[in-house]
Amino acid sequence: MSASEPAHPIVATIVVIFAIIDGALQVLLVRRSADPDRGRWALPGGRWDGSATLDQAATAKLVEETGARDLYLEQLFTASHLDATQPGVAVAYFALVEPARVRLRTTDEWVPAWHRVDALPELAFRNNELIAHAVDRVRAKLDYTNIAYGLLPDAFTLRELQTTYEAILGTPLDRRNFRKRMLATALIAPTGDQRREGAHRPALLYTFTTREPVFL
Amino acid sequence: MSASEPAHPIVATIVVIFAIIDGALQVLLVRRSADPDRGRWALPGGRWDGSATLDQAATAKLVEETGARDLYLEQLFTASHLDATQPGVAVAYFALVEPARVRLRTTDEWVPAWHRVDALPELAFRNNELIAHAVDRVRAKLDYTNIAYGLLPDAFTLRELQTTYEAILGTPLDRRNFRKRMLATALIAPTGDQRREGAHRPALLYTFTTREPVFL
DNA sequence: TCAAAAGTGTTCTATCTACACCCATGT
DNA sequence: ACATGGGTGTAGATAGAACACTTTTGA
Repeated sequence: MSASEPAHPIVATIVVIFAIIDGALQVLLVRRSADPDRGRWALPGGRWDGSATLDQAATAKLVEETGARDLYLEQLFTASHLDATQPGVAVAYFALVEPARVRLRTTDEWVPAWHRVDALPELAFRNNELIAHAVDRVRAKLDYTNIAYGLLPDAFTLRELQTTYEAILGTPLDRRNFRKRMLATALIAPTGDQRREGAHRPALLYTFTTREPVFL
Repeated sequence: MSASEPAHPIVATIVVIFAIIDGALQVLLVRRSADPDRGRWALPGGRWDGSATLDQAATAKLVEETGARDLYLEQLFTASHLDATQPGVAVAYFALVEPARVRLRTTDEWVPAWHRVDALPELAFRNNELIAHAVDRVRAKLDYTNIAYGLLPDAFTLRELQTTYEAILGTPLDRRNFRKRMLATALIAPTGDQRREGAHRPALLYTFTTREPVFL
């Protein structure tokens, strides 16, 4: 830990962006445009230049990739030496986004794409572990927070909420118990509207009572 | 996030070192030996030079301050711009140590000292918030992990374990329920020995079945 | 024999789990 | 009228909370 000569490691931010697409939890990946591992799928990220806070830098990266604002973003952890070719730290975040509000970049040479977390290719650096870590965190927080608001539109049916939970947890849930538990939390409230979509009884629409993180 | 000129922010590690002393949760502080805030109490830490992983650097800092090895250490989070005078990130860790195994530095100009977390002075940078965050994390993990092993000697009585929990949580616990819950987890096991210390029935001694982190 | 902490069980309550039927709608 | 998903309640099991007395020891 001697500072005989000043240390100038690289600082980078990385964002694990999750969305529920086709009923499955998916993560946004880009192809690397530089060595090492050029052309390989990896998590979006970039160097941090110190001009803004880390949270702001991660938010900017998220907006750059998705065009969406006001989404859920949380710091995950910080890893060192992800890139073995030079010393540095990578501050990883994860985000939960609603796919309807997302417009992916298409102008680039390497177009970003969604990948199911249960069928990922081999990624650059140690990104596979990092995503697994992020999935664990989201699963755990689903139980005692309202972070699912990041994944859903303003109004949604209880069925949609349940499908979201099931996609993240990877297990089916009992419909009546799920409904009871959700309504008991007071995290969601009926909007008063319904949605008709098919030859069956219309579903009541609900909304999150707050779009700020709440712990139970 | 353009890298037109290379960014070289400073990377530092900070360690929040906890111990139970005099029945209270206390944290190890040092007096800053450099500006800004020279002479003010602050958390121990130092610049990271990239020669080892962050975990190794934090472990080294912990050993430097306490002389103790094989203790519980976990990454907390990473903050940017703690020091307003220059861009940089600080990777914060927290550690749980057993006071009996600790030998504080005494050679230095600024001697480190323990401070109760419920009566802290105003610290340099944003260290007060950081400690509050660390306390929250420890409290939460106490419920579903065995991290208390970091705070206790190899053999301990159930009363000592309970006192440790109460010091961290800040609330009294029912003795019989606490005992039942602890023994039900199988995280601890009786050593077979007893400890006599006073005009009353001797207490059975217990030990943690493992000194690796376990989640319930 | 007394004081002081260790050790032990049961009852009550709240929470979670499992499970089956009626309702509103479109075709 | 029928097929489809939406909506509801109850009984049993499990886990947590409250609570008082007996045991072992040193003085």
